[in-house]
Amino acid sequence: MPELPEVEVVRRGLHDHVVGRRIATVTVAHPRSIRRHAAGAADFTGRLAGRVIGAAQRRGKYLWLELVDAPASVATAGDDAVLAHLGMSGQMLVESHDSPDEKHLRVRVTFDDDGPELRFVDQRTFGGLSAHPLAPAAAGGLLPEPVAHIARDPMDPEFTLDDAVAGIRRRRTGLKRALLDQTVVSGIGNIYADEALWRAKLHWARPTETLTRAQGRAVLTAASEVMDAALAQGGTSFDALYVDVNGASGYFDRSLDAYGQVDKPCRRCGTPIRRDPFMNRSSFSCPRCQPRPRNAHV
DNA sequence: ACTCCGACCTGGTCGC
DNA sequence: TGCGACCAGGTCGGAG
Repeated sequence: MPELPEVEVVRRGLHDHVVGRRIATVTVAHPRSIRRHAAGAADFTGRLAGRVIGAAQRRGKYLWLELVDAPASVATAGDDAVLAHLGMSGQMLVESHDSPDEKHLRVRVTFDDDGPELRFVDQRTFGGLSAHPLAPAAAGGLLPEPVAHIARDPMDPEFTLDDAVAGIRRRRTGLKRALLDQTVVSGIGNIYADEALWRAKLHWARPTETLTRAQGRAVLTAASEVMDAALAQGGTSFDALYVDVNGASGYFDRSLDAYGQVDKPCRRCGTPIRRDPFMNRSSFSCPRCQPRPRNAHV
């Protein structure tokens, strides 16, 4: 499942393979994949055709391609961008036009240089593409409108740990809920939340109102470190023409300490990792290293 | 204003 | 064997 490191791998692939190229045609094979483009498929394809991809940007799990008039032009306020969210199963593939269509091909973008095309493939259609004008954000930067409410992520050079800790401690909920709230800190999903909590020895239901500043720093630092490690591994397994979120999947087999490790011994203390139901999903934790607080939330 | 929860979606797996 | 239940989970909109 793509979280921040996987999306960054995709962003880098797009930077390498589509930035600077002029779009020729766009084909929407499944309308659900552009459902967030309110003006519909014809408007979406019309906004892209003929434009040049200026830069590949990312905030948290959202990524977008700026559209400009000519190669090497810099996008300014009012220029459109193609916004993408990979959802659960979205992939961006850069492939030769004669390679067979994927079963779940949703959107195809061709270029006027006859080079490889860009395909958005998404089995479960939780993800999608849309086009929006770029607008200056209050805190700086040029963002597509739907990204305006998303907080900076830990890989952002302007991310500040203490502000993020204050944001978490301001919430009145369980710690993991706060970590998953993309308006407080972005980029963290179920996998890296569980890994960060395990590293910081904190329980997922810990009430944020009793979290100390030091504990807040510890869990966010852990999240940042585990995502850095995943990116370092995910960025290596990638051939020239294939931009694929699955490139990062090898990380999960070797390096996860908590997520998905139910009944396996904790690598610190040997106690079997437990799985708890959490928000219609799962939380994995070590019952000894991460004891449930008496005043657990939810 | 803040918090919570259901719906969305498909393919693989498991139990009867 | 067949079939239904369940699981994976990020985001949004509406309810409280």
